[in-house]
Amino acid sequence: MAPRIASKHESSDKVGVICRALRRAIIEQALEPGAKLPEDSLGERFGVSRTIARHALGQLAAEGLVELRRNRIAVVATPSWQEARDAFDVRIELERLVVRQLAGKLIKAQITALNSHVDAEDAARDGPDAVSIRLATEFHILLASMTNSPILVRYVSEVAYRCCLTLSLYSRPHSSECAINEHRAIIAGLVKGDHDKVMSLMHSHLDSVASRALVAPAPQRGRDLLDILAPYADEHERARVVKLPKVARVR
Amino acid sequence: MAPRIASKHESSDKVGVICRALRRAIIEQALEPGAKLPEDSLGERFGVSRTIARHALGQLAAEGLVELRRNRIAVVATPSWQEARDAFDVRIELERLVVRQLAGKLIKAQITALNSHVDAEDAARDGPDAVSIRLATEFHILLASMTNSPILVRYVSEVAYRCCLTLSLYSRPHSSECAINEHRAIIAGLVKGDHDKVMSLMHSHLDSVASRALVAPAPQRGRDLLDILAPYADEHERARVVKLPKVARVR
DNA sequence: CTCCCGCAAACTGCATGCAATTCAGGCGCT
DNA sequence: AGCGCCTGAATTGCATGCAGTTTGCGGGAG
Repeated sequence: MAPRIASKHESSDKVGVICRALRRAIIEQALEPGAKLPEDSLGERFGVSRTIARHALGQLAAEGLVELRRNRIAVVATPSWQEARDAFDVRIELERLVVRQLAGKLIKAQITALNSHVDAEDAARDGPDAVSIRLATEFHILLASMTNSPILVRYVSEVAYRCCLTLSLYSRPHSSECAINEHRAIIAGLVKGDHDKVMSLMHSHLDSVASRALVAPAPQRGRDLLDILAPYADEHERARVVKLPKVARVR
Repeated sequence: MAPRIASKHESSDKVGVICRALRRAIIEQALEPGAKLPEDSLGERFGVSRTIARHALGQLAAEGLVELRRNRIAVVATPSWQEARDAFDVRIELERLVVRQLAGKLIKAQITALNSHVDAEDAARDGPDAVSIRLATEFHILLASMTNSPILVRYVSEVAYRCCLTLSLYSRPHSSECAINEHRAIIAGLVKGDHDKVMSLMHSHLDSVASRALVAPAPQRGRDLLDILAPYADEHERARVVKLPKVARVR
C-alpha cells in the first residue's frame, strides 16, 4: 500500500497513533482488562507491520496499561485490587501537587477551558458511561497540563488512565453526577486561590472516586477484538488527549 | 533489589539488559546528557539487532532518560532547568508518600538492608562521584521498593533517575557527606515511626539535594550550543503560566 | 579565505522472513 | 469417561533488507 506523504509533520508517528487509539479504547472500556492484543491483528487493523504494533505495545506496557509476558499474547492490564489502591494513593498526591501549583494562578482562558470541559461532561451525562468516564479522566489531565510541567502531565495522565482501568474492573454502573459537581467546586477553588482548600477538595474528590470504584469485582465478558477496534482504527486526530470537546467549541 | 521477578514493565531479556545498562551508564555519568545513541552502535555493542536496540531506546524515552527525535540519532536527555525543578517537585511528593507508608512498618530485615546500603554509601565516599551519586539514588529506590507498591517503585525510580541526570548537568562537585547523614536520619525516623517527622525529614532532605543541585539555571558542562539556545528558540511556547511568572530569571 | 551547494555516507523507519515457543484440540491410554 | 500426550496452527522473538531522511564533507564559486 502506498505510504502517504506526511502532510502534517507530526502525524507520521505510527506508533503514537496506535498508542493513542489503544489508550482510548481501553479507557472507554471498549477493550476490557484481560482482552488479548495480538501483534498481527493490531498491525492488520492499523495498517502497519507487527514491528510497529509491537513497539506500541511496549510503550503501553511501560505505562502500565498493557501486560507483556514473554512469548505470550499481550493483554490489557488487569490491576489487582491492591494495585488499584496504590494507584489512587499515588494519584492523590500528584493531583494535590497539581492544584497546589495552579491555585490562584489560572488565567482567564484556562478557566474558560476548564468550564467548557465540565460543560461537556455535563452534556455527556446522558450518553454512554464510557464517554463520561473518559471526559472525567480528561478533566484531570487537562488540569495537569495547565501546570506546564511535562513530568507532572505524564504521570498524572498515566496514573489517571490506570485508575480508569480499575474503574472498569471494580466499579459498577457509573454515577458521574457528583463528580461533575466536584469538578466545578475544584475550579471554583482554584480561581479563589486558597491552596489548602483546593488541595483538600481534590483529595476528597479522588478519595470518593476511589471508594466508589473499589467496592467489589464485577466482571463482564468481551467481544471480538477486530470489531472493537474498528471505530478506533483511523484516528480522528482532533482530540489528542484533551482538547476542547465537540460540544462547546469555543472560538 | 533483585531482578528476580521481573514484573518490570518491559519484556524480555535483551531489551531489559540494554535498558538497565544504559540507565546505569547515564546515572553514573558515563553517558553525559546529549550523548548520541545510534541504534546500530548500541546493537553491535550489546550483540543484538537494531530492532532490539531501538525498542530499548523507546522504553528509555518513555522514562524520560532519552530523547527520541524522528529520523535523528537518539540522545541522552538534557532536561531544562525548569524540568529539573519540576522533577524534584514531583519527587518530593512521591517520596513523602513512601516514607509515610513505611513509617513504623519496617521489619528488621529491611532495617538491616537499609543500614548496610548506607554503609556502602559511606564506604564509597572516597571513591568516584559517579558511584556515590548512584548509591544515593539507589537508597531512595530501595526505600520505595519496600512499599511493595509497583507503581510507586516505578515512579520513584524514574523520577530519581531523572534527578540524577539533572545533577550531572547542573550540579557542581558533589558533596555527599551530609546526604549520607540525612539518609541515616531518615532510617532512624522510619524506625521510630513518627509519620510527620519522617515526612518532613525526607522533604528537607530532597529540598537540600535539589537546592545543592539547582543552584543556578546555568549549565556549565560542555553542551551543544543549540541545546543551550533551545529555551530561547520557542519563545511563546515556553511561557509558563504558573510558577513565578515574574521573578524568573531567564538565564 | 569564506560561503554555499551537492553528493555520499550514516542513520532511522518500517516491513518481511525465519526460528522458537505457546496454544488448541484430537487421539490413545487407563 | 477422564487424563495426558502429541501434533499442527497460531503467535512471538529477533535479524535483516530496503527506502527515505539527515549529516557531514569536499569542491567550486564569489
